[in-house]
Amino acid sequence: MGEPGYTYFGRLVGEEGLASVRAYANSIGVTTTSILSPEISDKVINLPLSPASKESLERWTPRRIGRFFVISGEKFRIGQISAVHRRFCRGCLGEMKSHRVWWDIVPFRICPIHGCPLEETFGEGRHLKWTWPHYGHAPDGESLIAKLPIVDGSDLFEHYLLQRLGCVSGRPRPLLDDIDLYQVIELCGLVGRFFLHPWQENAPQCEHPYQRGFEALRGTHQELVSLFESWLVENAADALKSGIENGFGWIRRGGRGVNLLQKSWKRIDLAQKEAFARHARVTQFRELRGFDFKFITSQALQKELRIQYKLARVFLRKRGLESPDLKYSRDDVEKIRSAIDALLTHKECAAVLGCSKKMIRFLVTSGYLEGYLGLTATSEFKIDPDSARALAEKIATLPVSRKKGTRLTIWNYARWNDITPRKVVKMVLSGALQPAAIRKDRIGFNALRMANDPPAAAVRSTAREGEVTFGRAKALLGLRHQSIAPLARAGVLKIVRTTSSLSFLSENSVKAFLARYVEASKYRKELRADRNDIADALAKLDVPRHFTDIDGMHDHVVERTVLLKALGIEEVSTAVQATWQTFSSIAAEHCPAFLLPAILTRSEQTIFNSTRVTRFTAAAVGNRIVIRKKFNPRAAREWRWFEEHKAEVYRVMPTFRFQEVPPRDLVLGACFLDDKETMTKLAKELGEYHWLLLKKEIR
DNA sequence: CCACCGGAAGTTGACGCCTT
DNA sequence: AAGGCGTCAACTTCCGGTGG
Repeated sequence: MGEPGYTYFGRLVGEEGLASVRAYANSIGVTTTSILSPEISDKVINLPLSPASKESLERWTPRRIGRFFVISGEKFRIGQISAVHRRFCRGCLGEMKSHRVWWDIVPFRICPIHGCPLEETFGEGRHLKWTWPHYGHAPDGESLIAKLPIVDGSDLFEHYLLQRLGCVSGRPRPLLDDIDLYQVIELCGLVGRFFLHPWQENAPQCEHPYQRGFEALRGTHQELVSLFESWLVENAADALKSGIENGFGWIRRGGRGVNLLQKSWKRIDLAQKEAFARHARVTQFRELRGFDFKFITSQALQKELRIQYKLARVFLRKRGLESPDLKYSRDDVEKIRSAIDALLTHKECAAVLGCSKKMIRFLVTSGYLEGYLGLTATSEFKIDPDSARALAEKIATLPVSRKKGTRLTIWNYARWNDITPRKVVKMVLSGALQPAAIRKDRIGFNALRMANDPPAAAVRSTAREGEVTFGRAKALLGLRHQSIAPLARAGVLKIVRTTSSLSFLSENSVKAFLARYVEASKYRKELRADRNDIADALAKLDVPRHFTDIDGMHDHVVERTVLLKALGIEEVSTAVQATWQTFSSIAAEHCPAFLLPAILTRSEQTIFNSTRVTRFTAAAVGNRIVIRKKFNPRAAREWRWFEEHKAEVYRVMPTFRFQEVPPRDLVLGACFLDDKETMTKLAKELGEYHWLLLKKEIR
């Protein structure tokens, strides 16, 4: 069994006592120099032989078909068959002195029947030429026959070859049985070479990898997967996460295996992918989607966490969460997710710091907060909560100046002083600006209270406590400005301090004057007198005018109670007066730029702001106090300005409920000071309006 | 038996295209 | 962008054939 035509031919030659097969072949017209030439085999098959012998020869003689040899129905590549040097197993020759064609299969190294390696030399390393016609002994007479025990070689690669050739029976090999034998040899060679070496980029050279390859491929698919898996763990830990091609090294380079081995490669391919998927992420295995990949790529991470990876790297790196090869395990993903979740959003951070959301971005970019981009779908920063807490703590423990004066939130402080909130924040945090106090019941920046000097542009006053300037006294008393100086000279109003250019009146003397006297033209309507008839009207009522003898005094100053009595006017009740006092103190905090009359009357009194651009009126109506505002085209300067900024005016003073009065071309608004809430609201609106005037540059 | 030749297979670096 | 896959080109290696 297994004897091919060419050696059968040789045997015949030998039996005839000739010494060279080639010489004999030449003598019968066969001129080949290659034993595998079909000429010899054809000659043999045409000999008169028994059908059984003929069948056997036909089966075991390699026949060239295209690029293959076919033996016993199995295909071999040309290079897989070589008969140049004759190889043999002494045990087999001992059983029958004939050649076995499988000894000519190049990777066939061990006789699976006797368990011994094939031999190819005799004497001192000489090769048996194919022309040597004898099989039992060598040309030097050495016997090539041995009595060897038969072993169980079913684990051998060679055994499987014999199994496929139909010589022996063996177990089914699910990964190999359905592919051509030449592919089995190639696969075993390739896979064997792979398993015999650690990770390598380039293909290693290897003597005889077939046995190892067969050991890998003789089992089931799952067994192969496990082999690949343990190989990966042992040899490719470093290369594991950067793609399957890199993970397995040379064997998958450039898709080579796929090209060279085509269909038979597919099973290796799948097993490798399955094994790889257990330890790494492979992006492209569409057909293997069911696998639970251990790692995902940065792009997949980006998608899953809805982040912008490129930007997010800063954060990941800082937290030591960035994988150097950009692959992330489930664990990594969850760690990153919780790290991101632990961060504050703009809104949350704004709540911690008591400021607007917009301010957060500024605080991050100027280094007061630790914030990161790319961790949200939008371009918002996410903020490290520790840094936010640290900043909140810093704000809460800022040194305070305890400075007296109006106290404003830093936001209002910024507005009053025409500074952007950011600048104020920066000044406060850098220590350039000290808050006057910090409220314990407020959070972050909202807790800061700044001492506010009245805006320089609005009120220029160098008056100290208890002092009143001439201008302020004039406004408070409702006198003409020419009258103040004479009254002061006469000692009615007391000068407490004099600088080179200014004199200051004592506040007490002004208040005392205010409490007792009033300028009579305020009651012009009640007196039914014209501007020039005030003195006559007073004389008729027998109301005495005071300070008439003071030179330069132009006002008609009378005692308030005397005048009101003479006119039959009810005094404003003390309750209303108290309400007015309440409003005055609220106004001093929220709209210090307005000078309010000290005593409320039933007739309208003007409330000017410090720049005297705008005026409101205040009056008692019954038990209520009403503040009115009139926009009048005849007050041309304010009217022009008002027309330009109508919308803003309406916006900052909603409480006045302004109404246009078309026939008179006026805009009127009014508000009753019924409760503290309204007072505060109104005072704030007055302040806003004053600010608006300054901001829009009307002075 | 040997030097040389040519074909086939095998290696390797490089590149491009495609999908996700 | 990362990764998978296919291809190219240049080169080496192996092997048998060829002619001397």
